[in-house]
Formats: sequence, structure tokens, C-alpha cells
Amino acid sequence: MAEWQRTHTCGELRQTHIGQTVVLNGWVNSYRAYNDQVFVDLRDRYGLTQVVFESDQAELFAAAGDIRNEWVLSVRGKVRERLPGKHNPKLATGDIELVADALHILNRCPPPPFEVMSIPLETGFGDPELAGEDLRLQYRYLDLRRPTLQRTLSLRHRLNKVIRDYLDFQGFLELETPLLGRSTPEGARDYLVPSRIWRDEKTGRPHWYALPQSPQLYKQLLMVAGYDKYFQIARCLRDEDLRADRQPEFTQLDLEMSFVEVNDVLVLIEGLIAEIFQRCAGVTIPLPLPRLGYEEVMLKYGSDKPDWRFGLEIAELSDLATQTTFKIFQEAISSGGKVRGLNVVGGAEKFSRKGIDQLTEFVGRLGAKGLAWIKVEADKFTSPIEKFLPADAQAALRQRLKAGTGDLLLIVAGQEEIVCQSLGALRTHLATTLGLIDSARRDFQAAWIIDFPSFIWDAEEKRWAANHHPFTAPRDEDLPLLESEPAKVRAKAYDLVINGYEVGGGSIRIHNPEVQARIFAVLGMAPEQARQRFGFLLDALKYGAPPHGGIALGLDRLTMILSGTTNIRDVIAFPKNQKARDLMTGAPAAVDPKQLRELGL
RNA sequence: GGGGGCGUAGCUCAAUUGGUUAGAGUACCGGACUGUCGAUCCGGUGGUUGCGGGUUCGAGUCCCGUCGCCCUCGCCA
Repeated sequence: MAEWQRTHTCGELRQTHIGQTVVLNGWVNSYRAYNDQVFVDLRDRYGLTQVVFESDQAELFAAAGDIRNEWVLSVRGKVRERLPGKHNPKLATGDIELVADALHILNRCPPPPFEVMSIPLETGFGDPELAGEDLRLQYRYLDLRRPTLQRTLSLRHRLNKVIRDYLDFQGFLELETPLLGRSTPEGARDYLVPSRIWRDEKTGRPHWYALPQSPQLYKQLLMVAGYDKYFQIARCLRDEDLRADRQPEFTQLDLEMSFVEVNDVLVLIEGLIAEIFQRCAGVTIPLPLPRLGYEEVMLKYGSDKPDWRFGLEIAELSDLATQTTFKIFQEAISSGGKVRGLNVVGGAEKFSRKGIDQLTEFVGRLGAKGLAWIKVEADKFTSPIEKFLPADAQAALRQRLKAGTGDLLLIVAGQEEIVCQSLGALRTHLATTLGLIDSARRDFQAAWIIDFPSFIWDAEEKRWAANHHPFTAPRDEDLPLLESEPAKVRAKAYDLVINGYEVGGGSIRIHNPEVQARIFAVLGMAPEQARQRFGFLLDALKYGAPPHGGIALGLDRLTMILSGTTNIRDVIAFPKNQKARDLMTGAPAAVDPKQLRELGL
């Protein structure tokens, strides 16, 4: 072992090491030069240790005086208990310090473009004046040095490990599927990779591989092949616009099982979720998870991935609308729409006229034509629509929305979709602005959303479209409705929702060719058309496909929830920005014309 | 493609209604200091106010355009 190589990490030394001569390697988190001492806090991913250089070793002391932030050092020295009263309770190593007797400067570092230093706190590490994200992304290797990100990536490792242990124990095989595949229609936009060898005969242009949006088709083929319990921690790629919780490449736990029904998948996965939260967060998730119907959550929360850590539940008011003389409500109902509202408990004082205007503007951007508001007082309503609300309607509203003095009622009327969307968004908006979500509470609310409709009407294309994907099995009792009332057919599909994030989704697949043919028919897809699009899968399903189903969990989002961030870039080592650029490498970038010529581009 | 927000020193931010030489903290450089720990104290370097144009006696501030970043709708079966 070279003399500069570490004997211990920077998070390891305790009082039991006092008197030992040790070597530490690490980065300079901070330094404090004093008359007769130079203090250097040495950092690695295990922790922080204070190193002292003392003036009685003149040469060493002089060298230590030049040390700057982020230099990489090797320090040999003797572990010493700190002076009485000089212990630092913020550090795990705070009872001791290392008195240096040798220093190797393994590498110097220019002043970094932003401060990497972390501040030891009683609760862990803090980041002073965190630099702008685009700068940190440009120097991601410096950003990743911060304990905050190192902790998140360690958590991610733990998550992967828990998943592999759990599924291995349950008898699953971890199998790999191709990255270079065939583009299939529908779904997200593919990332395409040109073939150097294969060309279109007529145009001379290359043929193309597609990078997988998910291993969906392959895992079904693995079921046909008899690998009845499969999983993979798989990278997925989708060329769509990004969000705070969406990256162009992301990671899913992809899983599929044969000879199962919905309940088998849900029980397996909620067991995994409980294991994950126990071992990654020390939190016990009570099982079984609630199973909520799609219709119910759309009504109560206005979203199919609701956050129910706070109240603000939406109530159906359509039946009361007829008791009012308010034209807008009545018109909404007579044109097939809905009137729904929610109660901001104690909100009457929190929102001025201007504040309510801002809420109106907020729902307006989501398509709502207006926002009716009522400030509830002991014996009356203060509201622009008060005069349209007879006494019995007022009483009914109070009861329906559980309204008391000082509450603020907010009501939207219109098409059901708009009402859901605007009130659903308003819920989370209000929760954020009123501070109803305390992320420090580590409150994890998980549930299944089930009974999704199999089809949604595509008004633009004037046809039924698959809500999930065209291989999702309908519920058996809804099969007779396939042709007559497609809107009423519910799918054997399920989403896992935690704290308002869609963490996963899956379904039981169709393994019966007749049912599959009827589904294609509903979707307006002729047999030859279906054959052209999904031929190899349809062939495979004919050759003895077992009943099967599965799920995919978004591991980036799960890590976000576990680590308490709302930014997906915080849980990925080398993420892309919102325009899908990698600010560190500069990808995407132009390539050599020679490369393009080889590809026929 | 649409909506919203932001862009000032290496970094984080301030700058009144459009008004003097654009400030502070931190980083960096120099000095002081008998134990610091986000050290402290003194001094110093550091600016094309994203870029281009316009209005004005005068623009960091107002207007137009453009670029970049973030949030969001569409999109993501």
C-alpha cells in the first residue's frame, strides 16, 4: 500500500481510535488558518474530519497554509481527543481530530465556479447559497461531490438493492432486453438510431432502430417463452417534452408475471413498496394499500394521481345547481356538464378580493370559464352569486361542503373534464400556497388507482383510443359492453400513486386472440392493420401465451419521494435539462460529416 | 407550439417613481489573530447589468426583438 493511501475514511474515526496513527484521503471542505494552527475539514462521501496542522512542525505548517478548497489531500497523523469544550456535536467525528504529521497534496483545484462546501448541521449537511442549477449541471462532477447529492445517490443504490433482494427472494429472474429495437406505432415519440448496414432500396436512406420507450413488448414475449416471473431495472427513452418529474431517459422497475390476476400483482408490489419504505426511509407503510376507483378519485380529487396528504376534497354540487337561480350553473348542467366545488377551511380571511382574482386566473388558464366563490359567515354568505342562492340552496351547500364560519367555498361549473382538471390543479395550488404540505413530515400516502376506463374518446380523430395500451385486458364482466358501450368498459389496469406522483402503472394483458381482435375493432383497427403494426406480438400470443400481467415502477420518481425533492434532476447522476440538453457534455451536438455519410444521411 | 417566471461581480443577491461613481455577503489576493469549526477583524482585486435595437437630457429599471434557464398546458398508449 502506498504511504498516501487511506487507512480510514473521513466519517470513521471515533474516540476508540485515539492514539492511533492513521491516513485520511479526501477533499478540502473548508480551512481555517490561525496563528499557530491550520484547521482543514477533510471530506469524502463518508463524512468530515477535522485535521490540525500545528506550527511546531514549521515546514508542514507552511505547506498547510497554502491549502485551498477542493484540493485532494492525503494526511497522515495521530488521532487525538479534542480539547475540553472543543468537541463539535455537529460532526459524527466531532470528538476527535487528526494532528497531521505528513501531507501529500494529491491534486490542487482552482477556485471552483461555485461553492461546493457543505455546512455541518445537527441534522446532517446543509448547502450555503446553492448556485443556480444550470451552472451546477455544467460542473456536475463538482455538484455531485456535495453530501446532499451523495446521500440521494446512495439512497438510489439502496432502492435498487432492496428491489433485487425482494424479487430474487420471490423467485423472479432479472433478464435483459434490447436497447436497439423496432419502432412501434402509438405511444411516445421514439428516439431513433440509424442502421449503417440496412437501407431503403428506393430512397437509399437508412433503416432505423428505435430505443425502447419501455420493455413492454419484450416482457410479454418472455411470458410466452415461459419465464413466468421476470423483472428488469430498465432504462426507458421517450422523446417528449420534459417536466419537473420527467427526463428523456428514465429508469423503471419493469416486471411481468404469468398465471396471475390483478390482485396477485398488487399484493406483490405493495409488499415491495412496504419493504422499500422500511429499508430506505425507516417508514412503515400500512398494508394493504387502499384501492380507489378511477371515477371516485376523479370526482374527489380531480386527478387520476391525486395527492391526499391534505383535505380540500371536491364535492359534487350538480344536483344542487338546479336549486339555484344562477344561470351559469344551470347552463352547465343542461349542456351535460358538472358543478363541483371545494371548501378552503378558514380561507375567507386568507384570500382578499385580489387573492381570489388570482385563483380565478389560475383556473382560467386551465380552461375554466370562471370561479364562483363564497365567504361563509355565521348567518349568511358573502358572494357575488349570493343573490342567486335561495336559503335552501345555501343550507344544502353548507352541508355538502361541511362549511363553517370563516370558510371559503370555491366552485367551478362546466364540462366535466375541465371541472376536474381545474379543481384538481386548484387543490394542489392551494395546498402549496397555504403551506398544507409539510415535506419534513415524511408523510407517505400510497394507494392503488383501479378500474380505469379501457377507452377514451379521441374527439379530434373521432374514434375510440386505448387509454392504457391496446393489449390491456378489460374486466371480464365488462366484456359484453365492448361493442355496445365502450365508454363503460373498465380495464384490468392499475396505477400506484404516492403523494400525488404516478409512481407506477400496469395491467393484466389480453391473452385471448378473440378478445384482442374485438379490442382492435373497437379501436377502428382492421385486422391487417393490426397485423402490420404488432405482427410479431400477435403471432407470439397465438403460440400458447399464458395469462399474464405486470407493472412498471418509475424509480426516479420513487427516489424523489424517498429523498423529499420535487426535482427529478436531483436523483439522477447526470441528468438533462428541460430542453433535453446535457450541459456538461454539450449533447446533443453536431457530428462529423463522415459519420453521416456512412449512415447515408 | 401556448401561458407564467427569471437573467446584475466567479457564486448568492440588493439597487425607491427612470436620476450621482451599480452595492452587500461569499469566493479570490494581502495582512492581523493563542483552538477554529459557515472562524473573526482590517484592507484590496473583481461589472459589456444575457445579447441587439429603441424611447429619453438620462435606462439595471420602460418598449420591441433575440438567446438561455425554470415552472406549466399541449404531449408523455
